Amino acid sequence: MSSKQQRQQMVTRLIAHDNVSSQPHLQELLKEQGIEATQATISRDLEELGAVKIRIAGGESIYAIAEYAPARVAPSDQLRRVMAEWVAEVTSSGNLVVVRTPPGCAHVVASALDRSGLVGLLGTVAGDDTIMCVATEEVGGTGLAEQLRSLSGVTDATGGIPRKKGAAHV
Amino acid sequence: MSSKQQRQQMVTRLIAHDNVSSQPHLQELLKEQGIEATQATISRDLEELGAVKIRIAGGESIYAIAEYAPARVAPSDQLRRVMAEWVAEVTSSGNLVVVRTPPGCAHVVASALDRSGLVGLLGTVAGDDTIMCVATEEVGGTGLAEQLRSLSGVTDATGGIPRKKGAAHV
DNA sequence: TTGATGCTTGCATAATCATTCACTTACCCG
DNA sequence: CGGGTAAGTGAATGATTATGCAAGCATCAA
Repeated sequence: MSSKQQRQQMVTRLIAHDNVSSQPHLQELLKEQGIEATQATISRDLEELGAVKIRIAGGESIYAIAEYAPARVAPSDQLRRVMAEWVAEVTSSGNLVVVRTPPGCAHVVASALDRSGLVGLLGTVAGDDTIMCVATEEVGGTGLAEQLRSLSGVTDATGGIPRKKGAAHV
Repeated sequence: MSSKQQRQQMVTRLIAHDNVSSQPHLQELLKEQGIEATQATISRDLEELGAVKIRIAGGESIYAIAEYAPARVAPSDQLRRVMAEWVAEVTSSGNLVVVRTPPGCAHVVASALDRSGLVGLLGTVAGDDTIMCVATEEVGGTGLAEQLRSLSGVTDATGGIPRKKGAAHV
């Protein structure tokens, strides 16, 4: 059945481009592309694709694909994977680094960090969606933050206040 | 109705801590916390909180709070109310601010702080009756502490007993 | 007070989504 | 071949979530 692959690919594309609000809606869009399927099949496709419904402005909610590239998994580096998946923001102040995650996920990331033996990281404390990391004096908060950002793939963002990368004291 | 605020706080906490799989499930958890509501009300709460259902390993899907700052419901007014109600003491040291609350209330306040998008506040970690807040280098612990005191209504001289700024334990 | 207005909620129900069951097809192995 | 197995699908149905509506309650102005 190559049509399943094809259909799911089209589902992904439709979700990415349009604001798909429901499965019947998606069914319709698929039909316009010459692909017919029942709502049941679409439900299964969405599950396999890891699609979720997110809320957008105005109370509407549309579908979106959760993670985009399942391809670039560094094999031996579980930390990188965890970081990439769960870390939303990395900021630093003094010799502390604050890592933000989705609610309830902090301990997962903190655990991974603790076990990583990252140089420059003395220890972590995890709350609900926030991790405080204590950096060594040698590396400093800024240096550690850069390491963590690199691991997680997030860009520098300090609450709207511009901050030069790596410009601070070490 | 202050119970709505309270309920939504609890919803946020429950979602963050447990794997809430459905609205009836959440209804049950709320009841254990002494909060009763119907599925309809919970549905509305989840919409207002921006909660979404995400898929996790094993085909399960659970609720999670979606985004961060944008379009959040009750910004500073709600924060001020929560702070006024539960914050007992605010002290700072370096770029850290320690907020004391009645036992068991720290999470509620920290959650409100986290979602407030307060300038100068990088993140929080909540224990049982203590919250540690990390201030940006620009604002600093003293500045943030002043903001928090202003929000909560407590004075620098907590409980009538003068207390030097930055004298707190860390 | 009285009436208007707006917010919150529960009830009933509609809308949406997931799953069970039965069927078909393709493939592998004896 | 023929049987067995696994994947994929649709129809029907069960489970879950959203919503229209009306009631209850607070606020405000006259």
